[in-house]
Amino acid sequence: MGRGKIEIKKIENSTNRQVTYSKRRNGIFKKAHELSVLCDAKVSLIMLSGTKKFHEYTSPATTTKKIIDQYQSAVGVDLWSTHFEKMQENLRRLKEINNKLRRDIRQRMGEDLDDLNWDQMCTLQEKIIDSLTIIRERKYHVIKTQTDTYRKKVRNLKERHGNLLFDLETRCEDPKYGIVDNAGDYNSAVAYHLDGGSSLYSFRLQPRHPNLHDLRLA
Amino acid sequence: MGRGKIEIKKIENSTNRQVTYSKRRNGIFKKAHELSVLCDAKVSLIMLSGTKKFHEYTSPATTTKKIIDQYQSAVGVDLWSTHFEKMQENLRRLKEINNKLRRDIRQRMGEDLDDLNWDQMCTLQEKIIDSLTIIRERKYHVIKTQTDTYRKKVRNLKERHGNLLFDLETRCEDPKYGIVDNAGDYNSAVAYHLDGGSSLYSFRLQPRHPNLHDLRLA
DNA sequence: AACTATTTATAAGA
DNA sequence: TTCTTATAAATAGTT
Repeated sequence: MGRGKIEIKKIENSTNRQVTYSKRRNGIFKKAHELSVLCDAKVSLIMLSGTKKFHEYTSPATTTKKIIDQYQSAVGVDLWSTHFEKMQENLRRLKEINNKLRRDIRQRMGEDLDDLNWDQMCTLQEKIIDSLTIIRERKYHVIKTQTDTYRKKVRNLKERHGNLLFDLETRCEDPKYGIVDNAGDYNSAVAYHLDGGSSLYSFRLQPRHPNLHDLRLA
Repeated sequence: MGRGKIEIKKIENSTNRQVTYSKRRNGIFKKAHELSVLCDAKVSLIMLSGTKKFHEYTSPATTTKKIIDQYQSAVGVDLWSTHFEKMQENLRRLKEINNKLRRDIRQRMGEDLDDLNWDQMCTLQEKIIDSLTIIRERKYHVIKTQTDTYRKKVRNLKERHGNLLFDLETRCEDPKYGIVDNAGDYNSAVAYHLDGGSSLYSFRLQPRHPNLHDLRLA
């Protein structure tokens, strides 16, 4: 269609070829678009010129990628296969491992036992008993450690208490402070503290729970 | 180009639309091919009709995939990225689940207990004890079932044995067969069997393990 | 699927 | 590249 008929074979004149490429490319794009609209079709048209320039057309309201995705799912050819085979293999392997792990857990929880024969069941039981032993030992260890810690704290507090009592007695006998009734009310103790005395106050403020504060820190 | 000019908008008549699709599709394919040849270009043309049928054209000596590969490397659009990302997300999720499962198992085996506090440890212990209970019950069930089965078999065999003894005695006293020594050797029994007698032979062939055969079938 | 009047695309030239 | 235009090609409507 033109001034003269042309043979369909590579145009040798490079310039001419480029011109024809440009003209016909637009023609095809136009036709592709018309087809999209007229017939409600999806078209993906990718062109790569001899000079390695790309041009593409895609029907409105879609993308090249979408069309290619649909294309491969419809035709059943996995265009991405080389890109994703490894990943898929990975995925498959992980899923398998996952299932094995799940099964193991289920069996350890007492499910799915139908698949096990007698020996396997005995092995499973032994494994679980072993686990239980370990956990019991662990609990024992933890509680022992904690108990020891508390014991130390108590011993420490008793010691401090003793020291304070001793301190108090000593000071009561010290003429520098005058004689204070050892059975005096709290006010006197407060007053004493406010005078810049020892740390007796804070300790005796709650005389019935001498170790509560420290225990809470444990 | 035709008997009349048409507006470029969706053809409402469905038949008409299909016909036009078919005609124009061929037209575009032809033009795509001509472009490939005339201008030494690579073309990938994918069409999806409104009725979800696919058609494609690819320039000679290449493939859709090759063109798409070139296309994305030239244009810089990674058509695979979303695929890739989805898969990686999948992979990541599976790995995570996997790790959780492994951790669960390890804890059920008594490892990795440092991460657990007292309550969690107690819970774990209870869970494992529950599992153990289930497994013990299961084992009990299995052994009970099997024992019952064996008991039945033994009872059955005893009965058959008794019947056979009775049968034998009866026949020995039956004049039709003549008098046979009840304590006779095996040969006489064999002879008896070969004469077309009862199934006594197969049973008495191994008189000390009367039930062995059947037990093996259990 | 074929026909054909007409429209459209485009080869060659400017 | 773009415009022009003679002509080839495509195709809408019809059979």
